[in-house]
Amino acid sequence: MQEHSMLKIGEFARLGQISIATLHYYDQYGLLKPGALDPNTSYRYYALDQLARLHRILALKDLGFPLEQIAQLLADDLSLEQLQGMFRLKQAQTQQMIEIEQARLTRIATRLRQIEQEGKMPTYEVLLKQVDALLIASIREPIPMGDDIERSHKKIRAFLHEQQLQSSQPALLLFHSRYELHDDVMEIDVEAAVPLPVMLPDNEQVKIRTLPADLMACTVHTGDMLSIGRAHLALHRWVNENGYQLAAPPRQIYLQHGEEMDPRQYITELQFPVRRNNAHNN
Amino acid sequence: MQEHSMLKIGEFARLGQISIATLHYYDQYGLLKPGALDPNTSYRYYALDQLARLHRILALKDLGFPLEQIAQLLADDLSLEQLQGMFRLKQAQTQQMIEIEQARLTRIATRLRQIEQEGKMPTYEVLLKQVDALLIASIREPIPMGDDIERSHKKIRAFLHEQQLQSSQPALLLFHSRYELHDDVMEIDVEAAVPLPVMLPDNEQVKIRTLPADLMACTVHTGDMLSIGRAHLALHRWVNENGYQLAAPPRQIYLQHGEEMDPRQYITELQFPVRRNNAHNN
DNA sequence: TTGCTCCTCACGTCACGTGAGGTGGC
DNA sequence: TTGCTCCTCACGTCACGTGAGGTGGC
Repeated sequence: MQEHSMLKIGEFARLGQISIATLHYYDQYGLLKPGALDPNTSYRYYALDQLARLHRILALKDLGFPLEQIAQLLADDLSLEQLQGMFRLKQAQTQQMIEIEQARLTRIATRLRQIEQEGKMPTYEVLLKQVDALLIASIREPIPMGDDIERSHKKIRAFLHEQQLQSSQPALLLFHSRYELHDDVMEIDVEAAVPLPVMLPDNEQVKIRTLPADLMACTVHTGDMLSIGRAHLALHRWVNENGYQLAAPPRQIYLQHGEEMDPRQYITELQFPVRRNNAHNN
Repeated sequence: MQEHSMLKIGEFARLGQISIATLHYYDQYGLLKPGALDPNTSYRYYALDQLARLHRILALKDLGFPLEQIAQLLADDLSLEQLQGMFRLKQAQTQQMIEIEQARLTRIATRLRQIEQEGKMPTYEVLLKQVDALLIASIREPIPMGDDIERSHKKIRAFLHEQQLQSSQPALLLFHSRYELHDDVMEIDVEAAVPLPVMLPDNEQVKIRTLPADLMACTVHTGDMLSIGRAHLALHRWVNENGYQLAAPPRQIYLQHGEEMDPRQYITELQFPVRRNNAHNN
């Protein structure tokens, strides 16, 4: 270290365009120690040739590396493969982050359009979530419009009762079709289901099966079943606008229902199993 | 709040796919208070209809809003314009972040190519930085190849000496051209300069002017002047590969030079004033 | 002597995650 | 009684920024 080239921390900071606090931090972190320390005053002095190391640190920080990795990259004891590996990883992470942000941007745009159309925050919030596989007892049958869908659930509960079982999770409904005309009657192909805590044998009417784990676009509807169509519509629209498509039958989960309660307080969750739509490029 | 629909925090957390710690935090933050508290045990109980608010919080978080803004968005006391404003701002910020990340990705790719070619971290680190305007005393003249560039600096220092002034900042050189053939001699149009602390009157030979503030691609060269061409090349290449172009004469700053010292310890900073190249789309 | 630069703690940041140590309900 | 769930602190995170209170050099 040459005396004549030693700079005080403030001068060195100005040259490197960073704050004194940052140099303090790098000193403490061990990333960039001053070339000399005044033993009396504890003043830090930096040699001009330390500017190269500082620049390298700043450049790597600018590429998105955390200080810990920068320390490794400067340590000079890693192989070419390790060096390349760290950069390739960083490249992949950055690429992925960009994709995530772009999907976010699409969702923001969707939301903004909704706000402009409705004049307020949309009634239905749509969330993407990963749902676990679920063991269920179910009855699948076409049901004519206007018929009581609850009846199937009652049959399943009766079946469980025979087996001395009770479900602690809410019942659900799977829509295998929309309403369609069959023999002059509007019918819908639905599957009523109740989650099971343990495996059971099948029965002629009640089938035991596992619903697969899936990525779901979800929303919650509060109110009676007459108005739930709006929630379906909102979900459908969100799925389209955000570049997804339906991958399996939609589910309707009866979180809070009951014959004795006011239907306006019913709470129902809708889940649309979705996958990315490859045709979507936004 | 209906008794029958109250959930313990663990159940509610499972429904919403979040951690209990997060619910604790939202409670403390005031974002989502439990519907009921057991006065004895301090157990939190959540009503099922609070799931809608939780979903809204999670959806807004997913759009990138911080909790403080989510609280505002849920407060319901902001106008449609404010609501739209917040979303438009978030949209613009997200857009900008994507652009920044994409530029970062380009720099990472450049670096990776360099590592592959050189088999190690590149010798010259290139940094972008904003440089302030600088008042200088300068002499601009063509200089034949091989001639002493230092002579102009000496003239300027002599001039300053006459004015009872001294510069505390390092001298620099501006390249107005590359080497070109003039009257059978290879010449370069350079401007030698020394920063000034105060304004001075012009002199016939020494001009006083202000170098404009600029965005600079910079690197530091350690060693004698014979090898500084490599640093110029490295900078030139970086500028091209990252979608910039030269916007003004390159500068060479003599951070650590001196006749009495070993030229291998010379430290020189190169600065290329740059601007974005609009033709560049990566 | 007065500014200016520098020093060393210590605290704050943002949205939780992770124990530690203790209590309540079946 | 034994697990399980829940409680309230308290600390850690990442890379510094920002005082507070004090000292050194021209």
